Amino acid sequence: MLDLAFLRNNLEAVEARLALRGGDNPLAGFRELDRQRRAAITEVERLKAQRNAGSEEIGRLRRAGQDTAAQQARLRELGEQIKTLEEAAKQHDAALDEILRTTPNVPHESAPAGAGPEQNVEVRRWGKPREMHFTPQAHWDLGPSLGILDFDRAAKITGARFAVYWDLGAKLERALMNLMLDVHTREHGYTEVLPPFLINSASLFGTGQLPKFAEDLFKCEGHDFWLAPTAEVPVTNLFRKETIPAERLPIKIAAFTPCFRSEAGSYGRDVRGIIRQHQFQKVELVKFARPDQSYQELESLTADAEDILQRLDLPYRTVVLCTGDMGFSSAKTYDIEVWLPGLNEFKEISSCSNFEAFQARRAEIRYKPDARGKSDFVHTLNGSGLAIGRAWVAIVENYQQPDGSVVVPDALRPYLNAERISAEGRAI
RNA sequence: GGAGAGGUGCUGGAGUGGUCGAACAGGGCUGCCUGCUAAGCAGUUACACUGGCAAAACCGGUGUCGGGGGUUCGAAUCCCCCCCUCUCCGCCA
Repeated sequence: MLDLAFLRNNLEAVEARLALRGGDNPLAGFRELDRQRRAAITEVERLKAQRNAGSEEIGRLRRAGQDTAAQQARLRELGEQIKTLEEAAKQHDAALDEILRTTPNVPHESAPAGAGPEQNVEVRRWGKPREMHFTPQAHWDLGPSLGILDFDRAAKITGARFAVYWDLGAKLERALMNLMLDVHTREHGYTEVLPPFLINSASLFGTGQLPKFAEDLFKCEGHDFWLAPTAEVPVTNLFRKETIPAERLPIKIAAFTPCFRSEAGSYGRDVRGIIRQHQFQKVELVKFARPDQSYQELESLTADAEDILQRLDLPYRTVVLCTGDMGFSSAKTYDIEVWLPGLNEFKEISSCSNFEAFQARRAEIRYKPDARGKSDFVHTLNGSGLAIGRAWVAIVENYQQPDGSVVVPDALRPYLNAERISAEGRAI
């Protein structure tokens, strides 16, 4: 959410930057609505002030033992008037609120202008895709043939876009989770958190998934509970409606959670394999930072995520998203894309964003710069560190051998207790 | 799921219809005092919206005592619905 006063004073500049995201101008009706709303508020408050003064007067007269029937009748009428005007004021208020709640964040000046993914800019590349003197298999062939990935039974027990992991497949998922959490908590200074996986509407509003993107989520019937689409939601909302002492910043949290997404509107995309599932696991990194430090925190957050790929010796590139490809709440986003030989392309495995005060304003997360100063909104950031399912794919595809076996990367061997997954799916 | 108790400001804790944004205590901040610390003294101490202004300071108004509705000239106080915490029972891992 953008700041109302800031919007009022910088409307044209904000509109110009939002235009870089593409689509219609979300602030088209702002100026007029704002004017109407303020006029309505002024009038209602004027009448309420009158009523309050009148009520006080009645209190005084009563105590003096005087009759107040006439005053009461007059104020009753005033009350009717207030009620009517208040209805109108509420409508203006709701209309303006609707604009505020559905207007995306303003892109940071360092985010490249562009209409879509083609205009994202590669900022660095790490590692070289292995030379394979055979035709690499995609994980959706290799996984089932190793007996570690099972789509048929997942379809039976649940439906499309779900998977069952067997034996070393399940263990590989768990090994990745442990490696990521260990590295981030022991070496990168993050605090581990295990949050609820069901979250309420207020939390989803705080991070920006609601009200606009309800169709991407799963809702629990009969409850104000939703399946978390990412740990970003519960973890960022940990500090909702709180004021954090400045000396505690930056707060850095790593959280493992499953993530649930309806993937509405992505029917044709990534239909094979486990690239795009309704449920996947992720280790998420979340930061709360002072505004003047948030962009350097974004750089280190991205580096922390990249470090996992380096330890797994998986080639990747990092791109900065252009204004037309960024998410609703983000001011600047880096995507990390891992090389997948089976698909023969780089595929997003992490998305690291600085939301500046956009989420903090929605979720009312403040900090106090010092004991005397006024509190201000923190900046929130988050990034996948990493998406575990896609890391699983990257390992199986990048480390596959001509004989159909998969070599286990050094960093995972202590976790998996194996050096290789044989073509028959056994630990060696 | 059933029964009961409770949710007030940074904290503890008063307050059952009238000048309550809220007594009192503690904490914080500012100043005085003090060689320093402690003690003491005085003042101050929420947030949002809104008007005066283009803005800041400042002054005023409106709203906020878990959330939402209602009664009333007037609600922290009365009524209704919901949420949360605690205790007991049931159920369950």
